[in-house]
Amino acid sequence: MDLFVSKYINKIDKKGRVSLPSSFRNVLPKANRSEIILYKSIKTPSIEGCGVGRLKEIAKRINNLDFFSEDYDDFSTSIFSEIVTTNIDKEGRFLIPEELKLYASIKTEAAFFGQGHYFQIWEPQKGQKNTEDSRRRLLNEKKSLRMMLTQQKI
Amino acid sequence: MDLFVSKYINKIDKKGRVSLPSSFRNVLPKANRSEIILYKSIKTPSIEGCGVGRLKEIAKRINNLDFFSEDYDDFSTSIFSEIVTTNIDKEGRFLIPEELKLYASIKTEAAFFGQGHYFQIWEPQKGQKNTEDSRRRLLNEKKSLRMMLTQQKI
DNA sequence: TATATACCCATTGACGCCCATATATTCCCA
DNA sequence: TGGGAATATATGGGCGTCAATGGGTATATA
Repeated sequence: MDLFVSKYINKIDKKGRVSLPSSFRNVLPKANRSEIILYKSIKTPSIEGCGVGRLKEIAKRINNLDFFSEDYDDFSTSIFSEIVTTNIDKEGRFLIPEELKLYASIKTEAAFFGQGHYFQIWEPQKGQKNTEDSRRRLLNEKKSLRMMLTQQKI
Repeated sequence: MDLFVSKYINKIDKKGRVSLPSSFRNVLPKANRSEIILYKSIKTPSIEGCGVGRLKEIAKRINNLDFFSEDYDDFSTSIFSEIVTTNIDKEGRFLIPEELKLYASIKTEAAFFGQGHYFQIWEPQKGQKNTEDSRRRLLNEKKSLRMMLTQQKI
């Protein structure tokens, strides 16, 4: 499986370390399994993460923008300076930077939610509530969209 | 990681030395880790920096501008003639020239912002504000552009 | 000689690496 | 197919190394 799926809740130890779920580690390319990138989710109080390959792809695209435009600066500032890389130790653990923990209200436990090509890290309670809210919105408000997804052969 | 990523705030000591963040040093090619180039950012009151190798890329970008335009002269003058090289000592520290510190209002602390293939050095407060402004512009005004970067599978 | 810069050494705290353990999962074989 | 062994995962902790920082001294350059 090369997608981040399912949900896991892991503990943060005294040193601030937390295990990246094993199934998530296996999604990372064997070459780059010792590093991931983390950044603040734009829409929710959570942290998003993925392998470094995704970042390199974004870098390539930004590099194609007009070098002297304001857009170029806005993107590179918002993306590169807000992203942090963090190393994964031999046991599969990593450190969540303090600023990101604050942003997501994470203290002693971290809830990992697979999101396909990336994953989210939530304070467990908030993550649970977000899941319920998402599902409710999907059921109540997006029938047409849902049909589009389910009526076709996929 | 071969990109300048994330943000760091380091102190400037009595002698004017400041540590280039370790992760930035590692972006520089092993051959040329004892020298970087610095120049005034054209669009913001900040200093931009990168490895010496990046000079060729900058030259190429400028060369792609209309040769007979005023911009061409302006850019090549503003950038090339203002570039300074500075040495990195064995502890990974370097000196920011006085003129550049003035330009960026930097006094006792320097905020390093990763920008992919280069980095910026800001007075911490101003850098923080710039980040917020960039993000706001990106969220409010550039939806289509943003989608180009983020909506596709990468 | 005066000022600036490079080199060397020291300190502190953070982080990476190693080892250990408990629980869970998989595997193997009778 | 059941049970026990081997393996993997999540977690805890010791300790060495490195990064950031401070300061003394040598060297250089004018």
